[in-house]
Parts: sequence; structure tokens; C-alpha cells
Amino acid sequence: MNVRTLCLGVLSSGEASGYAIKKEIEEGLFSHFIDASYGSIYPALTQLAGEGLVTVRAEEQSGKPDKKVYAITPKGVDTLARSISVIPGRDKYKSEFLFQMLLQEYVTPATMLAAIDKQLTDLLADLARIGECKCAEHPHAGARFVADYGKAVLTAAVSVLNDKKAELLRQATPQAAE
Amino acid sequence: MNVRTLCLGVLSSGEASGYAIKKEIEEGLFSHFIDASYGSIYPALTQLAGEGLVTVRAEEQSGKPDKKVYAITPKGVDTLARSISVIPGRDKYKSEFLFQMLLQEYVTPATMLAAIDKQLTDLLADLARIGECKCAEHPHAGARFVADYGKAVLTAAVSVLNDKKAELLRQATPQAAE
DNA sequence: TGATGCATGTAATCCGTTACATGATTCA
DNA sequence: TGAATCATGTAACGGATTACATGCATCA
Repeated sequence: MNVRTLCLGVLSSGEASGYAIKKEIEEGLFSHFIDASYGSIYPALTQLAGEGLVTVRAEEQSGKPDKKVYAITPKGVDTLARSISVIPGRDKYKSEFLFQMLLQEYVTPATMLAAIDKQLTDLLADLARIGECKCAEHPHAGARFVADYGKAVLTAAVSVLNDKKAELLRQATPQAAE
Repeated sequence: MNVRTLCLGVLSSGEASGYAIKKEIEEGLFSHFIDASYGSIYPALTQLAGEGLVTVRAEEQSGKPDKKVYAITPKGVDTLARSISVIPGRDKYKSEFLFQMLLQEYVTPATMLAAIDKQLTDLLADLARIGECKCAEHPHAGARFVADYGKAVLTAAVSVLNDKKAELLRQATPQAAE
């Protein structure tokens, strides 16, 4: 899936600027399973407008550059619907963290601990972001499902990490607690 | 993390050809959290050899092209150790599947079901692959941890999917079971 | 006064995938 | 006979990130 389809997806629940789309991707439910930078969003939006899949309206603002508010057209909805009606490709999961954990014989215990703490922080942040989405009021029908899926997966990961961390600490300080 | 480091990681548990490295990445524990194609592995290996991080030995074979067996050097081990001793970047997770589920208002129930079944198949295959790794005999120290992590996450996902699937079937056929 | 948020955009660059090219052997 | 496995490699292409460029308003 490309950034164009992603933009259509975000716009399907209401008009937004490129900046706002980026925020939605970063802070909304999308953040769990998608990434996109300005460098890909802005060109995609321009392209979509050129093809009539979205409309643009410039909103004047004092000081700041004009805000360009994009809205999806019926043709855009159609394209979106067709794009997501094919059986999706495999999920892609890349983890430097697990690579490091697998090769832990080359890493000091201190680094291991720091890496696990960082991973825990990331997972918990993701979990919190999902928790903040009020699914009942969410513009998208599948919000509840996606939130449940994310929560289940992240919670499972956190649990394993906490176990592993406790084990590491036990090895490091056989008598005293941290 | 790049393909070069990945190759060093695989070679750290024993010599291998480019072809064998690809297989290891596809079928071993790595498969859960990493991807790489021949188009990136072969050039990476050539480059690593040029920098003295690995050695090459050509093994003659009847019919097939000479097999090039790569082995990591002390310098390579050093580079690897340094590469994985930094705190890793965030995991990257991309899922067309969840995108589709989130926007399910544009998808027919039949497609939903097919997509869920496909996802289930993928997850189960990943789970089976992890299950086949005999961690106790695995060359890498962290095998057990990575396997536990993968199993926990995948099992959680499978569980949520089965629930959702049952719910969909109940809605589709209110009286009869499938 | 300095960071952060709002707001848009482009160009260079990177990193990797896909497709192509080649070819013998073995198994069904 | 046709598919799969073994085996290596290159070139074209794609897709996105990073860094750069600009600039006001607000908050601490």
C-alpha cells in the first residue's frame, strides 16, 4: 500500500490538510501499523488533486502559509474502495531490537537492559496511543477491531519483556532487588 | 539495520553461501522480523569481502556455478558487535491488513472473511516456523527469547482474529453454523 | 531567547525490490 | 515434461526518508 491510498483513507473520514494528515497518522490509530513523512505526503496529495481524486481549497491564515484543505471526491472514494478490496499482502515487521536480542552474545548485559527498557517504553507509548482513541466515536467502522488487535499484540509483547527483564535483573544481582 | 549487518549476523554462527543466507533468513528465526532478497544480499557480501569483514572460498560443483562460501573474520565480528551495541531504533510494523480492517465500511463481508483467513494463514505459518526452531540447539544465545517473543505476539493476534471471525460468521448466518 | 507548533514544499539520496539472465539436476 | 532446488549476479526502477528552505506565533 502506498501513501496515496493512505491519504485517501485518512480523508475518507473528513477533510484535512497535509499537516493534519501527518498528525493523524502519527497520533491516531493508524500509527500502530503505518508510517509516512511530509516528503511523501505532500507530493501524493498534489498528485491526487491532479487526478481528481481529491479537491483542494486554500484557507488563508495570518502569518502562516495558506492552509490547503483537501477533501475526497466520489471518484476518490471509488478508487479507495477498490484499492482495499484486494486481499492484502503480508504484514511487514522489522525489528532491530529482536536482531539484537538474538545476537545477545555480542552485547553487554547493561546494553541489553537499556534496549529492553527502550522497547518497553515504545510499546507502552503505542499502547497508550491506542487507548486514547475512543473507538465508539471513531469515524472508522473498524476502529474497535484494530484497537483490540493492537492491544492484544502489544500487551503480549510487554508481558514477555517484563519477564525477560526480571530474569536479567535476577542474574545481575542475585540477592538484592534493583 | 542494513543487509550488511544482517549478513554478518547470520555468518556469526558459521560459514554460508549467499543462497544459504537467504534460506536462513526465510526459514529460520530471523524470518519473523527481517526480510532480504538476493538483489541485496549478493552485493552486500561482495562489499563485505572487499572490506575484509568476511572471507570467500569458492567451492567447485558439477553443473552449478561455483558455490562461494563466506566466513566472518575477527574484524567482521568486531564490526557486528559494534553495530548491535547501540540502542536499536523503533520496530517498524506495516500492515495492509489492518488498514483494510479499519476501513471496513468500504469492503464486503466476503472480502473481510477472505482477508482474515489469509492473515490467519500467514500468522500460523510464522508460528509454525518459530516452533520448528529447536532453541536449545540454536547457535544464537537469544533464540529462546526471540522465539518466546514471537510466539506470544502471534498467538495473541491469532486469538483476536478467531474471535472476530466467529463474530462475522454469526452475523452472516444468524442460525446455522458454517 | 529559545524551543515547539503550525504549515508547505523540493531535491538529493538511500536502500531495497523486481525482473532479467543463465543453467544443471532431480523428482513427480 | 515441467516444476522445484541449487546457485550467482546485474540493472532498472520505485518508493520513501532525510535534509534543506522558509517564517510567524506562542509559550516558558
